[in-house]
Amino acid sequence: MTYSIGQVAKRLGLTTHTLRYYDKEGLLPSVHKSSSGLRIFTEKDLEWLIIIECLKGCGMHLKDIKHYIDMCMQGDSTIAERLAMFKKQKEHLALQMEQLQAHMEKIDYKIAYYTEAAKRGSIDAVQYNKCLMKEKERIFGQTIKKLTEEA
Amino acid sequence: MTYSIGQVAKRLGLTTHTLRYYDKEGLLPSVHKSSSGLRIFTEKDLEWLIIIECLKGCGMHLKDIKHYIDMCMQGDSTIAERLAMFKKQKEHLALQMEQLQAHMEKIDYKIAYYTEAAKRGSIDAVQYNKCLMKEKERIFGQTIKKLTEEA
DNA sequence: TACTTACTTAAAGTTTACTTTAAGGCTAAC
DNA sequence: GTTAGCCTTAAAGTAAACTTTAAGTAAGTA
Repeated sequence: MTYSIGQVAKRLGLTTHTLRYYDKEGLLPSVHKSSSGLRIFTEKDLEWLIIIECLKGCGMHLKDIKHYIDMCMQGDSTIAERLAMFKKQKEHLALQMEQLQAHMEKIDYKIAYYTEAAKRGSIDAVQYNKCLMKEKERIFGQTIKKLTEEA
Repeated sequence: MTYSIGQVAKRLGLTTHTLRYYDKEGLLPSVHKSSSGLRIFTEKDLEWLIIIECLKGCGMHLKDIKHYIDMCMQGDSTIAERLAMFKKQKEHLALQMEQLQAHMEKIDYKIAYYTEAAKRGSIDAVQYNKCLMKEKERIFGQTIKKLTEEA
C-alpha cells in the first residue's frame, strides 16, 4: 500500500507544501519517486512522519529532528546516541507535563474565581469566600513567597 | 513589599527588556512608577505576571493575553467572558496534556526499541523481539490503519 | 479532451515574541 | 564621584517554520 503526497497531507493534517518542504530539508530521506517523478509514500514513511510530528510536538526543532534522521541513515554506529536522545526527550517531556499540570491548577483556580464572581455579581465580593482565598494562597503563595524571601 | 524591574526579571527568569516590552504592549497596566520614573512592582503585579506566564505556557498569544487584561481593567461587565476564556483554555490544556501523553508513549517505545538494539548490537535484530513488535503495532498501528482504511 | 493532481526552482513574505542597537540622561548607593 | 541600575524612543534584527508567488511542465482520470 502506497500513498500520494496529497493523501498523506490530508491524513496527517499537513499541506503538500509542508511535506515537500520537509523533503527538501532532508527529513524524508526514505520517500522514493515514481518513474514519472511523483513522490510515493509507504507505511514506513508514515511511521517516520508520525515520529517527526511527535518530536515536533515535544518542542524539538526541525534541524535537531534532521540530525536524528541523519543518524538513522548512518546505521548501527549511532544507536547509543539515538537512545540518549530519546531519554533526554523523555525527561524534557516529563518537565513539560509537570508545567502543564501547574498551569492547570492556576486555570482551575481562575475558573472557580470567576464562577464565584459571576455568582456574587462582582470581583470585589469574591474575597469574602474564604475557601477561595486559601486556594489562592496555596497556588500563588509559593512563587511569591520565594520572591519575598530572597529579595 | 515592592520590587524593582531587575529583581522581578531575575526571579521570573525574564529580562528587564522583556518586562519593559510587556509594559509597552499593555500587559502590565497595574505597574506604577516612582517619582523618579522607576517601575515599582507590587505582589499584585507578580500575580499578574504569573498568570501571563501561565497563559503563555498554554500557548496563548500575547495579543489574546492583552485582551484578557483589557477585560480585567474594564471591570465586572466582563466577568462572564473571562470565565468563558478560562474554561476554553482548560479544554485546550486538557487536549495538550493528552497529546503529550501520546508523545510519551511513542518515546517510551523508542527508548525500549533502542535499548533492545543496543543490547542486540544492531537495528535489524530488534524485530526478533516479539514483545516490542506488538508494542509497535499498538502504538503506530492505529494511526496507520486509519490511513489505510480511508485511502 | 479537460481537469485534477503532481512536479520543479527560487525567492520573497509572514508571524510571533522578543532582542539588539543606538544615544543620551537620571538617581541611589558605596 | 563613579558605578550600577534604571529610564526614554525608535528602529532594525533574529529565529523558526512555514507560506506564498511565479511560471511552466507532465501524468493520470473521467
